[in-house]
Amino acid sequence: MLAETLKKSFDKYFNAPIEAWIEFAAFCEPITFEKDQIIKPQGSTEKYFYFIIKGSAGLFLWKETNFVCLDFAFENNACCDYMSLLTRQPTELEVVALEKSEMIRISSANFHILSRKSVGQVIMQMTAEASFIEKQQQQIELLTKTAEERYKILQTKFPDIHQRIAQKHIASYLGITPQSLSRIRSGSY
Amino acid sequence: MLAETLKKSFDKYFNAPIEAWIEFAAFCEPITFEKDQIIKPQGSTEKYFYFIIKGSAGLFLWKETNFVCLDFAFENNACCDYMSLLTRQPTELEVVALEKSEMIRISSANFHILSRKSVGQVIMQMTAEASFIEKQQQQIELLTKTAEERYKILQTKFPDIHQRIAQKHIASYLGITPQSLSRIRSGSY
DNA sequence: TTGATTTATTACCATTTGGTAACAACTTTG
DNA sequence: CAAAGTTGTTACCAAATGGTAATAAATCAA
Repeated sequence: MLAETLKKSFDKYFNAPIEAWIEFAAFCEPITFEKDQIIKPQGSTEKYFYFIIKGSAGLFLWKETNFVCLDFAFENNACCDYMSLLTRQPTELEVVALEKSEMIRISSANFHILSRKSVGQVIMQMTAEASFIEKQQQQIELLTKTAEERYKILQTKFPDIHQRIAQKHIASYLGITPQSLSRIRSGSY
Repeated sequence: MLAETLKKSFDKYFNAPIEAWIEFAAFCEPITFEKDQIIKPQGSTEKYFYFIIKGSAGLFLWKETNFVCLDFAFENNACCDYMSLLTRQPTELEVVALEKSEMIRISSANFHILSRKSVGQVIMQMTAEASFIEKQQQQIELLTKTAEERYKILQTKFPDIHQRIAQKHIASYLGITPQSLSRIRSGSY
């Protein structure tokens, strides 16, 4: 049941009674995506906040002739073009399902309504803060670690990422070409 | 007067009556820093949230033998080790005044109290969201732009940065060495 | 002001990463 | 299953960036 899933996912961060989650769950609707399905196309404004029950997704940005991945999201994590959702403005970011996925989503309107409710407010504040911290960690890695170190950190964070996500996406997330990642993995240097 | 300065700085984002700002200002205290003064040393937990009235500051991280700059902050902007403030945990990040500066600060305890008050809550949520967006923009630049392009973007954002901030700090922010920035500026390539 | 220290510039070469291309491995689809 | 398309690997060379060092310029401090 959805309220229980939510409670279980968020209990490690803060406690809220199951009743609050039942109220919260009323704002959610389930949705499924096929592999490679575009959840939010570039140039559009984000209309939903997604929470992944099963599967994975990526946040992409076009760069010359290929896509760069800004973020991966897996089970029990949020996934959306958060920048667009917050600003209510269109962006060039694209959200894509990287596996067959089951998610729940909250419409943009409900997301902003929930921001003013007790449980919702805590979640929204927490989401904004956690997203910032996550982004700053990524910036720190890009500025202070080599591509090889960044790859190892990613592997530690998501041990099965290589079984689930195409190497070209991992490479773009690391800020290198697929060839370079191939060389790193083979231990050429 | 402080409440008026705050109101003026934040009015572009949302409206709040001057009374709310007077209440808010009661939580603030003024403080000054000399150039190169360490505001928050590495390994410590952030005890304050700062707002710059005059001057500038940088957020730094040690990398092998030099510092890398994660962020610059100037007049009318916040400045602190926000990650440490949010998590209440120590970090390796260091906050340094880059010019003689006048700031106001809010203690960590008051910062978290304010998060539950009406005006404070809006500011805190806004701060978290704006910080995330800013960080994601930086990540996008690091992943999709060349060092030269990133330098031009920075110049557009802070036209007088080169008059105010040491080039080595700008270089570290861009993710390159001071020598590389020197070459970019001279138009060697 | 002068000498000492720090910062910026330039040149040189080393290292890392990028891009093209050919091929191999894998995946998808009919 | 077989053909077509996509993805991953490797080799090669090109381009970008790093690191050392010598010098010049700027800043700081006595």
